[in-house]
Amino acid sequence: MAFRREEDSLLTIKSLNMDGTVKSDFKTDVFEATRLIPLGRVTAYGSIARYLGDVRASRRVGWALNKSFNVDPKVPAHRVVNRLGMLPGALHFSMDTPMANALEKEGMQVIDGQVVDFDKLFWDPMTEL
DNA sequence: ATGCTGACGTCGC
DNA sequence: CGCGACGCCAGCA
Repeated sequence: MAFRREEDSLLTIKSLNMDGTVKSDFKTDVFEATRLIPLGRVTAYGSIARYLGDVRASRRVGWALNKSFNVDPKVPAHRVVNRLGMLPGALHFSMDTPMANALEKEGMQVIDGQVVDFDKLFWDPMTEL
């Protein structure tokens, strides 16, 4: 995806392509957007996708975050859950997963894969920025 | 090349 | 309401 103008991205500085679009690869954009999530707050895959300009790309956001663990600077991928505030995959019915632990370390509570008070902790880059 | 999968979300029926 | 189809596209078989 390429933003038409630099200010459209609201992200950090990017170089320009020959045609004037902003050079960016989706994965990097996801990482940058995720780093904007405040400590102690959470957002959704789809919210990041919308922020990046493609509401339908939520699935790719998950794909990108899946590969974000060895990235520097660090990406707080644990602050991204699905639209309903649930932790992904086989984590259901387990309280002792790395992701749940990371969230609880930041003061949030996770019960059976569900972020407690998700609606209050939810942080939407579209409205909060 | 082709088809399937996946940290998802929306839309239509 | 619930449920399925579809969009997105990199990676893998």
